[in-house]
Amino acid sequence: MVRAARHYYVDDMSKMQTADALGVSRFKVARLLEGARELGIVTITVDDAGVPVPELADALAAHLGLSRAVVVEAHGAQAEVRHEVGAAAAALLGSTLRQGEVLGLAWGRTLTGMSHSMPPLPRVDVVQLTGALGTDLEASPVEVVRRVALRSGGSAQPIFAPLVLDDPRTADALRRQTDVAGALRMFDHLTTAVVAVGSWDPPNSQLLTALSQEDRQAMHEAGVRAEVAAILVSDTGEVVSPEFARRCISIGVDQLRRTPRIVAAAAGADKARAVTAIARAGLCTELVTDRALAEAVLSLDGVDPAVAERGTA
Amino acid sequence: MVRAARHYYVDDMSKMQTADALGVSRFKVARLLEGARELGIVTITVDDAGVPVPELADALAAHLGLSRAVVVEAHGAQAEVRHEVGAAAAALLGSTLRQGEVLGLAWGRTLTGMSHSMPPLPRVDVVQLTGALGTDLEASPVEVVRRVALRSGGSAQPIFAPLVLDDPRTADALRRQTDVAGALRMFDHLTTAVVAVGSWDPPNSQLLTALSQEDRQAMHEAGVRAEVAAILVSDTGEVVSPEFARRCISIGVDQLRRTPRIVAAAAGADKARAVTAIARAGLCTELVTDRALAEAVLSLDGVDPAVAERGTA
DNA sequence: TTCTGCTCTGCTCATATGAGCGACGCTGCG
DNA sequence: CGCAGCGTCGCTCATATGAGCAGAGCAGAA
Repeated sequence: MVRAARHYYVDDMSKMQTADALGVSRFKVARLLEGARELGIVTITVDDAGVPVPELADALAAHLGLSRAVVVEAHGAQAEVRHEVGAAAAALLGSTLRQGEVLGLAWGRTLTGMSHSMPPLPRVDVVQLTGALGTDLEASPVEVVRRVALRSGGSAQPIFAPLVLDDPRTADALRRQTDVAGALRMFDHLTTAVVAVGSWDPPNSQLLTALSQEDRQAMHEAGVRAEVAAILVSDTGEVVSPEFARRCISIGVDQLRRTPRIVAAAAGADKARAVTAIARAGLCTELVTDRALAEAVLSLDGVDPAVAERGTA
Repeated sequence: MVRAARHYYVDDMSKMQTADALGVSRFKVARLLEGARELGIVTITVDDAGVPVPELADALAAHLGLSRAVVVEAHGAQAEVRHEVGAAAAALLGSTLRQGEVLGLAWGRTLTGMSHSMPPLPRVDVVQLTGALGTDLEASPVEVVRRVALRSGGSAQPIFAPLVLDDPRTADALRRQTDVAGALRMFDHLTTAVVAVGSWDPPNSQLLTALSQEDRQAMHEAGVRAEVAAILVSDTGEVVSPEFARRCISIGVDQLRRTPRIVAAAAGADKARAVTAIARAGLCTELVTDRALAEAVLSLDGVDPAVAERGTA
């Protein structure tokens, strides 16, 4: 049975060839294969994770006024969804980045996933857009930059500094450090930026873990709904809490807005409002998401996602 | 593509039916399915783990003088091999146990695996053959007994006592405890016992972790090669170190030998000599193993396993 | 515009495949 | 010993399938 299954399914032989190879009748081969499937020796799985859904993507791009959107199928735990979205973002960069670009990378679990799935890239300069948060080396923005630069062969410009400081004074001092300043200067020359979308309401952002209870309370009252690269945005797309930005080592709103191409990656339906807010704020030109999030965004304002999608291949 | 793959592979429709269902030509269906396989949407795996190898089993039974042997394919890490062997032992019990039997269970990682794969059983009384070792509740003999009894609906006779004590006196005292004594009395009425084989040279037995350095040294010098239910056996099949048995809460050699049916489960080629020793000692009548161990046992004394096996289905 | 190359589609025809059937061999029973 | 019951095997024939081909649509170049 196992040998028959190997021949037929792995080596793609016909049942007649398999029969000849094993010295049995083709009928017996058919019965062996049938048995092998029943016994679980042969398992056939149809897994659409990572498959793009162009219809939803087009509808999403139109809805949010983006130049492009990528929507992929993803199921299972949040971590798996992030992994698929990250892989899709990696593939998008791989097929669109051109040699000589200056690529800015923010940070988040989705972008960590992206860095793990990154295909070989043309030679680009990679710049870290934000300081670090937390102590997990594997998930740090420095590591994301390192991995992506490794795939490209271009220069890497990391920022060895915390993302959030206790007061603006310390942040200013850090910004004047030679290495940090060098990275910040490159923010004006970015051709492509990649950011992760964090949601503040419902709360789903790693930035939240770094804030004091008072900070959170104040921001909540200020109407913060979403976050990219530590830039806080309200439901209407306005940037709030600029005094918070002064405490952050991160790209500024204006610098990010001036970047010609901003790819936002977001995973999970609970980020629907956050994604909408970011798009309204003009803080992304392209979006990579999973199906559930895309559908949630489209249905937020009464757009029926079923209309957008027809005849998934 | 995904829908075509679902229809064809999951629902077992023909390509023509699939074509009709999707409203496309059968040729397009063929091309979609081809693409789906190339893109990894459809994965076909041939996994022979757990498939029995009757030729080897017969050779092994003849070689060791057993009434029956079961040999299954198993690959990968030790834990996976143990899991497959455990599942095979569970299936064997499921198809051979009769109502009213008294089933004794020893303990080990393979038997823990067995207890997780146990099919529904006829009503039997389950008795724990040894005390407990270590503190992992999930892997304790009590848990094995509990799980198996649950599948059978019969009574469970656990032993809440350590397997190894520091001195014979304490062990004797424990054996006089009402609950313990009740279990020990049932050892004389066992109809089937299931034991795991531990190897002492090379060292691969959980019992080893419970012994002092002096104990090990003494036993090594006494020529201990194998162990079942804390019974220590030399290469020639003789039981050694009976004074150790006095410190153990466990079934005795004579009681075990009198049991009509003793199923031994063993996983991993490094237990070849141990298995041979146990069989020589008359401490098993049936054996459940993986292919690698079976081949190792057969080739120990120059028997070529390739001769035994011919034409695996 | 027209041409050219490219991809995608569905066709024909030879071949592979599955459903259903009768023959064979094995096992247990009278 | 003969026979019924059961499972397995390979056959026939209708049908499904794949290889290769030709036409349609489409994008880019002249």
